[in-house]
Amino acid sequence: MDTAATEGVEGHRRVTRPRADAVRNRERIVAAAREMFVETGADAPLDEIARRAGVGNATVYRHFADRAELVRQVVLSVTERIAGQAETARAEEPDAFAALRRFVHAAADERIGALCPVLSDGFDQNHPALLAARDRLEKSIEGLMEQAREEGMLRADVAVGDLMVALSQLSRPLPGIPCPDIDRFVHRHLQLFLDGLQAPARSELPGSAATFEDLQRKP
Amino acid sequence: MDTAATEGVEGHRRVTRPRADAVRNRERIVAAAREMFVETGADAPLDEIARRAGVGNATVYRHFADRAELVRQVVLSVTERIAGQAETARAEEPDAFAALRRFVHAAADERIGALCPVLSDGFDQNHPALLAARDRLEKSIEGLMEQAREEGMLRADVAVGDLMVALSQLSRPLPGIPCPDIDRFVHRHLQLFLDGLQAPARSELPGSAATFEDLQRKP
Amino acid sequence: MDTAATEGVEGHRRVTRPRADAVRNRERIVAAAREMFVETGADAPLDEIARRAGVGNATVYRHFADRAELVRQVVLSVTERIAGQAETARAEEPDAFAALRRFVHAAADERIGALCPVLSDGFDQNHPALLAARDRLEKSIEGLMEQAREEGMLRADVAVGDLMVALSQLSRPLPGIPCPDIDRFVHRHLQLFLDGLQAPARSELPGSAATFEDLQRKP
Amino acid sequence: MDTAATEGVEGHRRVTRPRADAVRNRERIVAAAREMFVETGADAPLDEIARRAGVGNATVYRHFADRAELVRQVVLSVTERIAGQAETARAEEPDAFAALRRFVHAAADERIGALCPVLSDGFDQNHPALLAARDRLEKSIEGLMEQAREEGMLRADVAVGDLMVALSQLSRPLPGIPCPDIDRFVHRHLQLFLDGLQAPARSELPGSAATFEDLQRKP
DNA sequence: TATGAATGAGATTTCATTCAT
DNA sequence: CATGAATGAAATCTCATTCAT
Repeated sequence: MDTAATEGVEGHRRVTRPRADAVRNRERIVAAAREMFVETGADAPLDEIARRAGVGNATVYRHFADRAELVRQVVLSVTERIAGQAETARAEEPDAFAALRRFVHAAADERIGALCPVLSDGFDQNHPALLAARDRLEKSIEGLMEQAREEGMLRADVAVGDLMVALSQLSRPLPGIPCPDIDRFVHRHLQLFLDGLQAPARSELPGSAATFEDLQRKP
Repeated sequence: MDTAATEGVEGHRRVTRPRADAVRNRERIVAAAREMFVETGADAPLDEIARRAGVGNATVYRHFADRAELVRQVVLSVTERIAGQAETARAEEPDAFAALRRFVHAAADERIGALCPVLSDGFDQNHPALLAARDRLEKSIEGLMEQAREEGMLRADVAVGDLMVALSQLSRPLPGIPCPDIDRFVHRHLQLFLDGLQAPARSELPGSAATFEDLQRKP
Repeated sequence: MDTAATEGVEGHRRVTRPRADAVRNRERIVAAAREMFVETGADAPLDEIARRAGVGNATVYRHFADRAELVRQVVLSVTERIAGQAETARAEEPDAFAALRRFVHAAADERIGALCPVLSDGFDQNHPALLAARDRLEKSIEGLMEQAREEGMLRADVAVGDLMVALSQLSRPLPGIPCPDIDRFVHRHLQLFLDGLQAPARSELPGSAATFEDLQRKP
Repeated sequence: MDTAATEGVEGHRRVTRPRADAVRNRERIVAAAREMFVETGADAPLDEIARRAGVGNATVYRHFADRAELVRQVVLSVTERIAGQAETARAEEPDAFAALRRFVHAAADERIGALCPVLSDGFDQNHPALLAARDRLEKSIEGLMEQAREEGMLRADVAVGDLMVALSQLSRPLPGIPCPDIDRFVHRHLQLFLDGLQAPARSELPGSAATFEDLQRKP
């Protein structure tokens, strides 16, 4: 009560300032979780995540109500970092397809593939914060693809969802195989896939172009 | 298999009954397991697999010593079916790249993607029966790729391991997303990837070409 | 499959005959749970219940999907036994109030008090099997009270819910106090309460008469 | 209390500040705990109690060494309030049985029933402060009962422990059922029970009369 | 032989209690 | 002194595997 009052004097901050060590712990937990998801898969034991983060297991539950919330934070965090990569690539690369190439490889390095296994079971794809981050990402990629098409560098029959799904799949960790090993291949295969995206089309694509909504829709 | 034959040799009891229902049970179990691995992932409960196969859980253990052995049989079964597809494609298609395209799509339909989650933990990639099946598959694909390269339809810097890894990744089920939904995309993305494999190369590939040995080697 | 066929020859029984030891285990678990609920309260650890029943903890979960279902079975079991007591009392006692007295004491001996802690949290009062058992019990008690009123032995302003709630409350275990100790008092207090039920009324009762529906209705 | 006084004697710092807010906090905590015990049961989470009291959880531990001490304070507080009710009733009511009736209903309103679930496990019934409060209460009730017996309004075979146990049991909250609902019945049943206490006895009571010592004795 | 039942080890989650700000 | 954060111990529940019919 006293401290809160003291705080209130200077603060527009919510109520009380979040403690420095608590913030650090929270970040460490998210980082450890992302690593574990990449290595072990989406069902990595929470106790192990806590151990890696250097905290007790209950501390994880102080920061995240349950496993689902931790997963959501990891997804959110990675999505935001990737959106940043997309924006940087767009700003710094000379042409749109070059920006797409750079984004794709950067997203792989950010472990976008780790998000896939994580989408299991009861994952709420429609959480507000997540939708916002996705929207931001979608806008960037869609802009890049539009421009690349105009520049004649991208075949007309692929959509943003096609790119995102393939990118995620190709950079997914192979469970039980350590990252350095799989990383040897990932960038090769992304490069091959990007080559396939360049016009002109060699073959007719089956199915319909995938959009971001397709990825969000749960059955 | 062995036991049934041996039994027939010496047995006066029940004479030459090859245990038709036991064989059928075994097949049903493998089929159910493959389905579950595709739908639910590699950690599908054995009890559920047994239920789907219409047998008691203990029956699974009569046929397969433990979970690892069941997984191995599924992998073996799928590998053999895929090898068959490769041989058929080679025999029936006019040119090698057309055969590769056909094989790739056929393998996706055979749920080659189900094999990936299966690589988890302590999976023994070097089991004799498995090595034989892989060898047979490798021979076919390698032959097809060699020929396609000679026909000027395949860029020179990709190896059999590149194709197999990318094929597996792109056709992996997205956990929590039902097969029909993901199937809508898989063939599109495989087609795009195949387009990227066709010469001439648009970009330089990073890393080194992947071989089958790369996939077998466990750390 | 074979055994099932063999079974089918003679059987109208459901599918397969429940194993003798499984039935015994199930009964032991319910009995142990009832004891524990009486002694420790409704949140008695399942592991402890399993230990008392002489089975592993997972066995409890084979018979009852979760804690709630076990609780429901205990409630059902006690309700049915008590309904039986009511019917016996009605048949064997000379007058209705004597039958009520006998029923009340018998219900206490059957640990009707154990049912109270059981009403906690998410207990589904409206489960079909439970409603049926309650209905049977209600019919008996209502009949007894009606008759007792006609015989001039029961004041007119009490209803079946009044009796059941008071009976349950007065025979509830005092947590932390062993049964033998509390049992010393229970029958005294029930007797006093029954004396209060006999006409003529000494005082006016506040509130409204409680019915069985009052007890079932959840907020 | 002690500390505040001592502080005032020697302290130049802050002079005679009796820590008004600390006292208020302590009272709020006890009140919140009593409410929670009534609503949720004896195992109400301390964090929730703290939240209701509008303090941090650690503040609870500043005032009460552990959960047992908080529980003891709640019991003590309720006991003292009830003792007060008994004395008031004795002073203001015309005859002893009327005073008993008034006391019983007042005690129910003071949530004497909340004390029962609280007696669980390792509750130390023999703590000095508690014994004193009980003694005070016992004296009052015993006096009332003695006098009522002399006035021919109370059957001879009931003792103070009988009344206290029955009163506590009948006013216990039914877990999972909100107070307003159960309160509808409590006063009815207390009234019925009191009617049963009035002479002449309709039936012979089993067991022996309960005294306060019976309630205190732990096994 | 095939089956339902049983089991212990492990995962998630909660909570009384201690620590650091 | 008061607080939010941290913690380990315990409770619920799941599942691969073994046992008994």
